[in-house]
This record gives sequence, structure tokens and C-alpha cells, in this order.
Amino acid sequence: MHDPSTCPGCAQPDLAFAPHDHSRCADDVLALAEVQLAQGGQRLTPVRRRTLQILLEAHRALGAYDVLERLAAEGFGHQPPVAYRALEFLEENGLAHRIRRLNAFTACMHPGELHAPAFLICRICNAVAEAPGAAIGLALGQAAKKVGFTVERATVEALGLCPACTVIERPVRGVA
Amino acid sequence: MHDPSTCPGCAQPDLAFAPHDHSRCADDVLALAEVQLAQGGQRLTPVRRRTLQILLEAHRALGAYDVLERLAAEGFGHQPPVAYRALEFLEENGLAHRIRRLNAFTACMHPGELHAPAFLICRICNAVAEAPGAAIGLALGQAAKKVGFTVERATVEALGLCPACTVIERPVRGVA
DNA sequence: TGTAGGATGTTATATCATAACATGTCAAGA
DNA sequence: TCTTGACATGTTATGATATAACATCCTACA
Repeated sequence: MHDPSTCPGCAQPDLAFAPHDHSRCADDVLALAEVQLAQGGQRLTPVRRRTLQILLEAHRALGAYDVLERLAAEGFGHQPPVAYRALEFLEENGLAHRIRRLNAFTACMHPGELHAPAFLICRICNAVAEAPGAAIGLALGQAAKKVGFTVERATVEALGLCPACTVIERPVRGVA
Repeated sequence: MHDPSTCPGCAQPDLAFAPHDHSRCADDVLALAEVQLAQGGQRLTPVRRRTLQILLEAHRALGAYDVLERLAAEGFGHQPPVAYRALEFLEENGLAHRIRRLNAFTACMHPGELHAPAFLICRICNAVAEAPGAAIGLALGQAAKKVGFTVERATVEALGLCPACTVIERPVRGVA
């Protein structure tokens, strides 16, 4: 569908077009995750840890089978449930998110900071960024309240153009 | 997973817990759709028409294969693409929506009224209601703008409890 | 009346996800 | 120390969702 290596939006995947400090990504998140899970009586076992690491390293949304492939290559199980279980565990514990539009998963970049994330998905380069969703969650909660519905979890995914790909699609005015 | 026939939330599926006039649903929407498509040079062919009707009658989210089954029983094609194509056509033309969390589709209840819908999905009875998403879209657009992202389409799906099922889960206080 | 576009249908296969069960690990209590 | 129960990991097998590729058939219109 698209070759990330040739896409300006993906050429700097470590930015993912939302400002954040890459140096913190993998190690710090991993350390944070461990502490956070321990507090909840949960364990960051080898598969789970490695799965989170894989998502953090990829720094983009990965399908369950992509994750499985990497896990299998490192001596973990070779069957789908291995990946799905680890991914579900991470999601339930706020360490990863599921991007339904892409049938894929990404590491959460702000674990712990209780949040209702909104995702921005570039339709050209497939880059995914996590946007603060507090205001959106508020608006959604209010709309729901009007019809007596209680929101427990929300999926907010926007499809569009990331900064880099906007340049491709709509070149600077005046330049044919 | 759940038997709708025994769920109070589904016992009145024609309400879908969002107030609307059922009598308008099928016929009026269908008529509106025809006009609207003609204006855009699109055709509401038999399969497409019947597919929309099926969604309108079901008055809840249906999987592509559910739709296919009904179409096949009425003499239309028996293969998945038949249903997927009709559903995609309807979605592209604002006559149906895809509910990603359920891998399902619903008829749009307000075609024409250019809208960015938000869906409220009951986790107990699976009822789906379309909530006005204008405020949400606005909040999303603003959050995206901050990181230079241009939103083209958005998926907003809330999982939670519909009014009827809220009663089951959290009985009136004082009644053990 | 020929022809081009679009709609419908097919076969075949890709992709995503989970049910059900067997085995392994480890810590708390008998 | 032994046992047992909870949980994690692994497997096989299958289910569910979705699309690619191509054949046929309408239908508008030059």
C-alpha cells in the first residue's frame, strides 16, 4: 500500500508529528510500566515486556501478526493468541492502544497520565499520533448524557493528513 | 454473547435509546436517499436499495455477512463482495455508517444533514445510537490543528451503558 | 449499433481474531 | 516438603471479516 521508507511523514518516524521526546520513549516508558503494573498487582512478564518493547521500537502501529512474527523470531510462541494476549494485557493496563481503523496497536506514549486518547492517522503514510483527548471526551460525555447514555470508554480516530503529507498533497500555493 | 430478545435495552429496539420518529425511518429515508443520490449522479440500484432497506429495518448494527445472508435469500449474489460493495457505496454516500468496534454497519438516520456522527454503543445489549457529533468534531479539529494535522474524517465510538441497561447494572439505590 | 463505464456476479484467498485445551511456573498454605 | 490453585504460556483448530482479480452484463449515448 505504501512504502514508509519513501514517505517524508515516515522519514522521521520518531517524531510521529506530535512533539515528544524520543529518548524517553522506550526505556523510560518500560520502567514506568513495570512500576505501574506492580502497584496493581500485575506482572510484566517476558512476552509482555518484549511486546511492549516491540511497539515502542516500531514507533508506529503494528498489526497483531507483525508483533507475533517478531516474538516468534525471538523464541516466544508462534501462534496468534500469544500476540493477542500480550496486546490485550497491555491495552487493559493502559500501556498500549488499539487503532481500530488499522486493525493495529501502538504503545501508549503517556502511560499513567489517565487519558482518553484521540488518534490522528495519516491516510498517506499511516503514521499515528496520540492527541490529547480530554476536550473531546468532555464533549462526548455531554452529548451522551443528553440521551441517558453512560460512556465508559471511547474510541476517537481521525483520518487525514499529517504535516509532512499535507505538503505533498497540497503543495505551497503559487508553486503549481 | 447476548440474546437481544431478553434484554430490556433491546426490547424496544425501535427506540435505540435516542429519540427519533420511527415512522420516518424506512420509507422517508429511502425516498430521501434516492433524491440525494440522483443529484450526485449516483444510482440507487436494486442491491443498494435493498441493502439500505435491510439496515433500516434491522434498526441496529448488522455485520456484512448478516446483510449478505438476507440479500442472498432474496436472489442477489451470494458472495461477500456483493454485500461489502453495497455497504461501502452507502457509506461513501452518507447513507450508512460503519461501526468499527462491532465490525458492523447501520443506516444513517439523518442523511443529508451533513454530520460527523458519534456513536454510543451499549456494551450489554449492543444497541447503537447516533449522537450529534458537531461539538466533538470541533474539539477534535482543534486538537489536531495544534500538531499540524488536517482531519478529513473521524470515527467516534463510545462504549458504555444505554439507559435501559444502566438500570440492570446499577439498580435503584436502596434496592439491594 | 457499437462501445465505454459502471454494476453485479463469481472464485479464490488474504487477513484478523478467538475458542478450547495442554503444559508450565510459582508462591501460599497444609 | 508437598500440594494446590491461580495465572501465564503454549498449542491446535477454527471462526469471522475483508479484498483481489476477473467474467459478465447492463445501459447510456456517440
